Amino acid sequence: MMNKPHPKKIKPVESRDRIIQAAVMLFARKGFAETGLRELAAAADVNLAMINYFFGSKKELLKGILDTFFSGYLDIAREKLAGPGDLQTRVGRFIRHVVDYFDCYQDYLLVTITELPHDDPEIIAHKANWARKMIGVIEKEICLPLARETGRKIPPTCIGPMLVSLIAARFLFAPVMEEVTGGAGSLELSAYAEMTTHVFLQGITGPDWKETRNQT
Amino acid sequence: MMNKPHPKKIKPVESRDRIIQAAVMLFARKGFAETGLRELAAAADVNLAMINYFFGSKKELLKGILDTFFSGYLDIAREKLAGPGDLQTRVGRFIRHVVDYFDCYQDYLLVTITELPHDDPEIIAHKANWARKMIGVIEKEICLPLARETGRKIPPTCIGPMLVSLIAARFLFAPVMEEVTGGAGSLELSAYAEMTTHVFLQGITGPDWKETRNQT
DNA sequence: AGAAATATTAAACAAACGTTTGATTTTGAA
DNA sequence: TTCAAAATCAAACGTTTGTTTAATATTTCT
Repeated sequence: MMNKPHPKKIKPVESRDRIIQAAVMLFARKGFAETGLRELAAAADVNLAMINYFFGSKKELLKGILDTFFSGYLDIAREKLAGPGDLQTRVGRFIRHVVDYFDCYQDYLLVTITELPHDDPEIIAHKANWARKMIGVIEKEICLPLARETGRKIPPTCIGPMLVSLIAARFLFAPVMEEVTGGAGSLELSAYAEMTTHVFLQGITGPDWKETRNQT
Repeated sequence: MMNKPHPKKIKPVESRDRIIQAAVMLFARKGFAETGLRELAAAADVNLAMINYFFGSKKELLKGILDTFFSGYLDIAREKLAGPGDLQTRVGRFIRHVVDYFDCYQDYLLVTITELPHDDPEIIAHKANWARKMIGVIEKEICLPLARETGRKIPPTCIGPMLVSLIAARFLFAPVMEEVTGGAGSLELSAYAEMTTHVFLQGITGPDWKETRNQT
């Protein structure tokens, strides 16, 4: 008698994954609170009760989605920001990979960003935990080298948000910009990565500040 | 008999404004959909029915808030981006004023950004209308001069989101970063405006691109 | 003062919410 | 085949949702 090709739990994955897939899509387009569990169950083609069966609650489902996105983002940071090369090289390859990552996980990104400022005490701890780790990497791999080379001290709590916002801008505004332009007119992805890298690097490593200042 | 100092409708303003005030605060902290009208009425210290009496519906209330924020932002753009001075001067004073504006209307900003990607058909038209006007100003005052001076053609649908995201980063991430650092460690407001201006200007007008590129 | 317009109120509406329950079906190994 | 665990299901749980209604209070103007 031949043994099964899949010895252990591969079945539940189907429904579970369909739920996550549908949830990310709906949360990104309609928002977390606007999306009802019945609507989600219908989109995932599962019974309503399956959501609480697999995830316990709606909030746990959201936390799972946030964790997936944050952990991928943090992995890229640890892998690409560290490693060989000078500041420019490392930041350059980091941004290039993050742009691809954001493009690929666009809905995850939208869910994460739109839920960012909301201060549900059950959610905010999760976000802060991930942010803390990310800030640590940025401090070590960007802020310290930058201070060593140029003497400029910019706190990582400033660099971190700036960097991610800069990269995410394209995707965050995509729905609105599509409505504005009718779909056309956006930069190609690689060109966008290139431009973002240039803006950020020139911005933090370029010639001295202060000479750009003028009156009101 | 002396005539009234305020001949027309100044009374309803009290309740109406308290509702808007409470709504902006709650929408920013809890999100639009998470905020119930009864909770909002309690926070504004008005009767539940007053909200629909003044605004017609919850969505109309949100639209009003978005309109207030967008129109203020567009006013600054028209006033500061146009006017005298070269590109650097104009962008510099624009960013300085926008940073103050975002700081002053922080809750309006959070509401606007977190509701940005959600594609409620009743809301998206409003956002696109404002975005269209803003894109027009940026095209005329930034993209065209930039192309004339440096030959670089960056679409306004790319510059616009990038610029606002860069400036808004500090405020969008503020709730999370406070939890991370415990409140301390953020740049002063004027220093933040200065740095943002430098990053953006160096980024789009600085030395040639392409030399920052390296391998994976 | 009286009439008209505007504000405010308590109460109720149907609909939708997230969650739970208990029974039934499907599954994987003994 | 048998048995226990996992998955699926329909139905109902009690709240809460946004909105409406109709009556009352207040203001405004003639």
